[in-house]
Amino acid sequence: MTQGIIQDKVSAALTGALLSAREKGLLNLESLPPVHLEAPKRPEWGDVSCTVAMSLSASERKAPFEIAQIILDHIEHRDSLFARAEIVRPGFLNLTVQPGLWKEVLHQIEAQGEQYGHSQLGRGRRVLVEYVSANPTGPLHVGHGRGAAVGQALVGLLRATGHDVASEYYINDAGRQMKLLGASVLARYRESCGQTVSFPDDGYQGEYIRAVAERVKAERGAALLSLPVEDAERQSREFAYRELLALIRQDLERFGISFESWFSEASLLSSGAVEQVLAELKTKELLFDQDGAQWFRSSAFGDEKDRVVRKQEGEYTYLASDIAYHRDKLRRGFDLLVDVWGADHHGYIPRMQAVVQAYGHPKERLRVVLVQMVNLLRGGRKVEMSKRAGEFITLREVMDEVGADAAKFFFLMRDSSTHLDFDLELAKQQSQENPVYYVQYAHARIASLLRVAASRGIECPRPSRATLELLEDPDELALIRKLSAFPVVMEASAGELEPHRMAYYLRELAGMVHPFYNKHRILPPAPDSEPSAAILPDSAPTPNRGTDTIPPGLTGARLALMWAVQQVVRNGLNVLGVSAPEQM
RNA sequence: GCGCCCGUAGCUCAGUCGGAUAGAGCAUCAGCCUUCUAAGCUGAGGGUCGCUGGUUCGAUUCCAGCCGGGCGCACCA
Repeated sequence: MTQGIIQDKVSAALTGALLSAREKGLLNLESLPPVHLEAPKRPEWGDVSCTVAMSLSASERKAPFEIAQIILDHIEHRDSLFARAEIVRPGFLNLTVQPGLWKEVLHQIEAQGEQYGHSQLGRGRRVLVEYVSANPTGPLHVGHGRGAAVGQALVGLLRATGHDVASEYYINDAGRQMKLLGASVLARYRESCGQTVSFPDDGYQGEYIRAVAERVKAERGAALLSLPVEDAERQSREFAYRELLALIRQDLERFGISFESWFSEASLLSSGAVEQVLAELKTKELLFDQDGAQWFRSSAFGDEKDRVVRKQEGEYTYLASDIAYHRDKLRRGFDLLVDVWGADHHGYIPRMQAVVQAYGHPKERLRVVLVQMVNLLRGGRKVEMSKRAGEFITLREVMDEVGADAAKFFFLMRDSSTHLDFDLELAKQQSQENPVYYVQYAHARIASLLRVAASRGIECPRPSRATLELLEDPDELALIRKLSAFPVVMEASAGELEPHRMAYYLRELAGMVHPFYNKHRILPPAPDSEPSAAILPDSAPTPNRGTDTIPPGLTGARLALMWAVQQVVRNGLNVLGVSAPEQM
């Protein structure tokens, strides 16, 4: 784990100080505490602060202030590392790093480029991220969109932190829902052929079902009418399944999402995998018969009760194939399974973790990321949706209206486990109210800056070629400090499986870029826009940012800084699956 | 009734090893474009961090109990 390249140095120096104080017998330190640094809220508290002295106070039986003083006294090369080091009130150690050291951050960004922020934290651990997995019974809706955005971001984050990641879509192409789909399409088909039929009770009501039925008719004419009902229903089902799955694939592709693999539930049943897995559980004595049904003893692993895997009528439940599915995932050798589910499935977690444990793995091997509902708004007013009545806003409609990037970023802005208000009007607005454009604009703006510089023949040096010592303004140093936090955010965001942290970071970074751009001149004024000094009266007001002159060295240093900022914004948007435009 | 999630500014939300005077965006109000992209910037107001106890040097953060909201508690998926 890194705390940032400079913070790591500081942390090491403080640890070193603790060790040498222990050698001298000034501190006991039975175990060496981790030296955790934090970014102070107020500038006068320095660049980094450390609370280790306070947390040691109890075990060392010394006043925090005294411990802090001991640490301070034992830092090697203190003056070359810190411009200021002071102890505040209870025992805060407030440190200001020598300004020159921060330039290492820019060198690191230059050296690592697209890899900046990436790490080997995952040590090649194999992870399978399963997401979307919507039933192929209709088009994807906004909720699926959020799951898709979250899943894709998780894949990106885990890859960036050194995991060996695969992504998969589980197709629920078996069972009751599929049967209903077939029956629904067949009913519409018959209607279309002029028959009066009663529509299945829980059938799929959406308009798209009629559309599928129309295509069946276009392809097969009235042929299905003369078939036995089961055959007609099966053919309708298979037809609809193909059509709807293709639709889902198209929508995902348009959303910029692809999967390494698509896993069919039906294949688990036809291959005998489900039977096999139940037989395995039987030998483990985790399966038993009761009331004519077959049960999985999930309560043995902390689930609140046992669960039926085969109904009285002999049919398998959804859980049965899900056990087989997760058994299959484990058998494929993944070290970690990440499932992205709708939050309404949260009650399902204990039983799936029971499955994992039944196969001898710690339950942590399965981590479930819950994605809460999306409230769709339009201009602040709720858009009513009813899946039952088949009325819902599809992901496609949202993409048509606001674009894939905006939709994704909105989905990722908040903790996935909380309800999300998604205002279509807001997401569509290309204005300051829209966080997507705010971040993308930071990237595009720098791109523009670099373009203008190039067109004027101004050199845009990389950090290694720039005079970075000239970057000493607090705003410049603050920006660099923010850049140094990027790898930390990446690791935390990936480790907690919380993409919104990265989205927030990018919002914050952009929130520093725009003010900086406005406040500080980077390029010299354009030759043709420079007002002639001769015609300005002596009483002319102080030149504003536009006409300020700037030393060539500082232009170079600031361009190098901006280049690094742009790299970080791009890397961040990249892991989230959002584009980083060169111009807007 | 039991379980999980959530209660932080008018609104939507950040804040995970417990730290200093609790943050951001939007909305509101007042300003900034002959200039490197105004899809931007500057400033102002706005809070009993649901409530009550506990743990301790210190709690929005951890624990317990309440109150309020969401979801789940199927031989549906």
